[in-house]
Amino acid sequence: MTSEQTWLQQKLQAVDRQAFQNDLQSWYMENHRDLPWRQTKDPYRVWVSEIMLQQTRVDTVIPYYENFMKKFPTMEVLAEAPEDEVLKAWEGLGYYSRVRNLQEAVQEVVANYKAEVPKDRKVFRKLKGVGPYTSGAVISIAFDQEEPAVDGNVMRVFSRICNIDEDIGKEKTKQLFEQVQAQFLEGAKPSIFNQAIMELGALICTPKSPGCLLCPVQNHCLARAEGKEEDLPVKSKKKAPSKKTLSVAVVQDDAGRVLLRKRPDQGLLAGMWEFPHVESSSENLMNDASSMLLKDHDVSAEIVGEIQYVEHTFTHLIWKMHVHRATVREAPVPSETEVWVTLDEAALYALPVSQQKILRHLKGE
DNA sequence: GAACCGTGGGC
DNA sequence: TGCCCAAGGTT
Repeated sequence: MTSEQTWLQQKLQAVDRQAFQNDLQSWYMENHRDLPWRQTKDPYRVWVSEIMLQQTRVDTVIPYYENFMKKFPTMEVLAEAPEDEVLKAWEGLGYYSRVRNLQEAVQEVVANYKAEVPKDRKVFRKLKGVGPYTSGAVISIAFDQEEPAVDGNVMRVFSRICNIDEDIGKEKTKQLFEQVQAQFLEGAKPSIFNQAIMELGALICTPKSPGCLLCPVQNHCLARAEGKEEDLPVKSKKKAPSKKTLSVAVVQDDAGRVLLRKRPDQGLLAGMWEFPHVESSSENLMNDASSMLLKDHDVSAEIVGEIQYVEHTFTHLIWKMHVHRATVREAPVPSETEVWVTLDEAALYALPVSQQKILRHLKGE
């Protein structure tokens, strides 16, 4: 046995896992929220909910989930749907590759697995967008298999219960917590237990000001016993986002229509629509917008001036957008990645929030 | 392993 | 205001 395993065994021996299971699962049965995706064990629905919930709050997800399941009630429907329609249903949720990966994965399930979600975790794990957490979550929740599913909640709860101060930002630490959760799962009801840990993390064992006095497992918590619950989990700080100055062009033709373009299908905001823009130094905004329009869109436009300044912050990036109005007499014939649309029609395209800010400003003028 | 990939809420 | 945070995955 390695020293690391010995260390882990000592941590685990300090907690009565049997009693922990009973207390946690009983609490969950009495107190869990009645969320839309908990009204079913349909693995497709559980899958969709898990993808939506990645790095996203429950309250944000609920309306998206309801709408998405109405539009794409089965894997067959989602597999056949146009990608633009799928992206539109995700508009505003962020991390858009999630839904493009989901559709691709569903298409594979329909084509190669008789439209049935694989019950083998390792098989399911191979699908696009299905990682270590999502594979364990769907398999344990929908099929009631004893599989760990380590997310932020699980690491927070178990770091406190077992008094573990490893940095939860490290990959190695996530694997450590998979072992911890696997130990706690033995003899449990996997679907109930895994959801209960996450529910506890969401409602009681919160990042700040945890509600220890209401906690059903407070008597099992090593961090609580030492008054260290506020100091765990340990998480290293993220680096500050970098900044980009963008020159944006709202080009309007004589008919009042504006030019939108589709972003490439890789990278930031992949497949979403936007007003044409180019990275620019703050001194050459007008010139840079003008030459971008000519080079990328064959548009010879007169830039009138700046009509709006917007900042938009992503996780790792800040866009400082200088928005200019430009006019053309006659719009050129658009390519596949370009459209000329009225401001009302623009709302039918999947636009990231940064572009919605611009559109709203234009409509308000 | 570290960087990339969105957004909105809470303090 | 600025920062942290939220049921992660891919490259």
